[in-house]
Amino acid sequence: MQPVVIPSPDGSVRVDGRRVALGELPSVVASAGAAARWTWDDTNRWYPGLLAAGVRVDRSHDLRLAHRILRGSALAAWPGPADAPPGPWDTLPAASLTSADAPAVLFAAPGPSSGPAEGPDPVAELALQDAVLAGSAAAGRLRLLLAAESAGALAAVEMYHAGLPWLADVHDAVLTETLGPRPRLGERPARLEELAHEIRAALGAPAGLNPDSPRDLLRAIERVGVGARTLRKWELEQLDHPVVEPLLEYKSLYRLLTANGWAWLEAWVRDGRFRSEYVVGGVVTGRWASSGGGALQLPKSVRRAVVADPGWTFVVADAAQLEPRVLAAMAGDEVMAAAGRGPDGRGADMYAGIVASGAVPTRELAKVGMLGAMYGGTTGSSGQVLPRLAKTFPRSLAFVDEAARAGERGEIVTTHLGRSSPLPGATWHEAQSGAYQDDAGDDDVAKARASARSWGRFTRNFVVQGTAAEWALCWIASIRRRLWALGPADLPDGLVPAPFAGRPHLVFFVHDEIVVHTPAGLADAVAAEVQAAAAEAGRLLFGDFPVQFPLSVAVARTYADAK
DNA sequence: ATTGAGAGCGCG
DNA sequence: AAAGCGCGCTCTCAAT
Repeated sequence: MQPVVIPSPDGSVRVDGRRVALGELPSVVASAGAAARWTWDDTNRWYPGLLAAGVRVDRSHDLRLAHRILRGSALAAWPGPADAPPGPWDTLPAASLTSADAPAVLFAAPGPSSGPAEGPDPVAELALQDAVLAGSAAAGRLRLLLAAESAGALAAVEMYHAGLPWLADVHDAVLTETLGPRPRLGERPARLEELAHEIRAALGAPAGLNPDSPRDLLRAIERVGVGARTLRKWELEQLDHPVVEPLLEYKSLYRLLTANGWAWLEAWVRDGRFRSEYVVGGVVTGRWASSGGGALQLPKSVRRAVVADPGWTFVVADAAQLEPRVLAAMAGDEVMAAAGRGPDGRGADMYAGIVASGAVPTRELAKVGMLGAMYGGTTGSSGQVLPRLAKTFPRSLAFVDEAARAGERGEIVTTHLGRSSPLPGATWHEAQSGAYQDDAGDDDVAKARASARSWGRFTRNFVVQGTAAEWALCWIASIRRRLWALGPADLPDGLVPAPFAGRPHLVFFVHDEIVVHTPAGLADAVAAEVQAAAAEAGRLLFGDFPVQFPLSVAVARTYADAK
């Protein structure tokens, strides 16, 4: 059963040929049961209102997200010329969860003006997508990718709906401990003021020197001959000068103040929850991005404020060395997969396994070497161990090298499930052709090589990062289904909104890590399901290939304690 | 006053 | 140009 939600100009919707008033949609969806796959233009447009009405959707097909994948995929033959101008489905912007016409109020006050605007025809688009899939030799992988992407879209809206539990007073205490009490508007917190004095003293600078002004600060540093040419942390760290220590601390605290200080707290935390919008597929590789509040960059120092509700706890899980494991599986590299299984065959620290394989002497070298292989590093210790890794794991290294070469030629690369990279842009091609002009100089040739290499590093990383994102999508899709199946615990009414009241639910996701907020009594069951979901994701992507995806799992009442 | 580039740093 | 990927955000400073 695949009902399609079609917006009407009069503000109602049509579902399977039936006219449904907007306010009736939640009950229509609820009565359809879990077997239905709800198909619509944009999950962000419809799902928040359903959740607000307490209705969860089990499966969906997000036409906008699916279109973007299929249109770009080398595994799908989209009809029409490749350079056809973008159609409505190519340009459809995702509905914002935070805009003034936020869908949370969509069903509260339906009316001609508040109803959804008409869009391109979802029924025709679904038929087109079905035809494209039917004509693809890799239909199975693509269907899995579209299902996972759509499930991710559901999970993203659900996490926004539930919010990340956040205690503002704990956050305030963290800030006060490290920065001093909250200053008046426009004033510097006490600890930063102290450090500013120390910086000026170390530089023999006048009291007017403002450490927030990069230009003035750099000038003062040059005058004293500290030796730094920029103000970057890594460069300052190399230097031996009295200004380095207070300056580094100043920068660190200043960062906390400006990015996650009191202003952030007031802007993004309300009623005990932090809400940031996840942008599914917001990164070229298929990773999620976020919008508002910087959810994917939450510094470790403020994670103490992430505290479970009374009677609840967190299950925090992250996939260990996800990207190299994904690479081993994509490349069919049995040797590297074995290094990830460890001596007992039950999932090891993969970098320790690489050391045990004899390729490199230390774990640190295994790590920087693999990162270099996946990012395209050539220098330093990373570059030095690459030949050793290539000898021990030829299949994996050849796989990423081939992706890099394709990128250098200006070609597309594709993830395991079928998400393809974009083509390089006009400036890239101009740089390439510049090297072949009659009057091309060494500069032009060097520039062309540099941009080719740079795009090669992008495509090299794309196949790994993108496939890792696919594993994570399958993981999260499996988790949300399994958590729902666990059912509710018997708990007094709390802050968790319907439909998740009393039920374990996802509250946070960062690339290879998830946080589940769960009634404390269900924590062990949740941990087991999260483990089972990781194994399921591995099977979905790679079948019987003997790659393992071990997790580190922790149960803790605050996020900070989970590490 | 608003806009945009660049620098820098947080996360994975 | 921090060797080597992907982001979001906030700041300064200069241009509009």
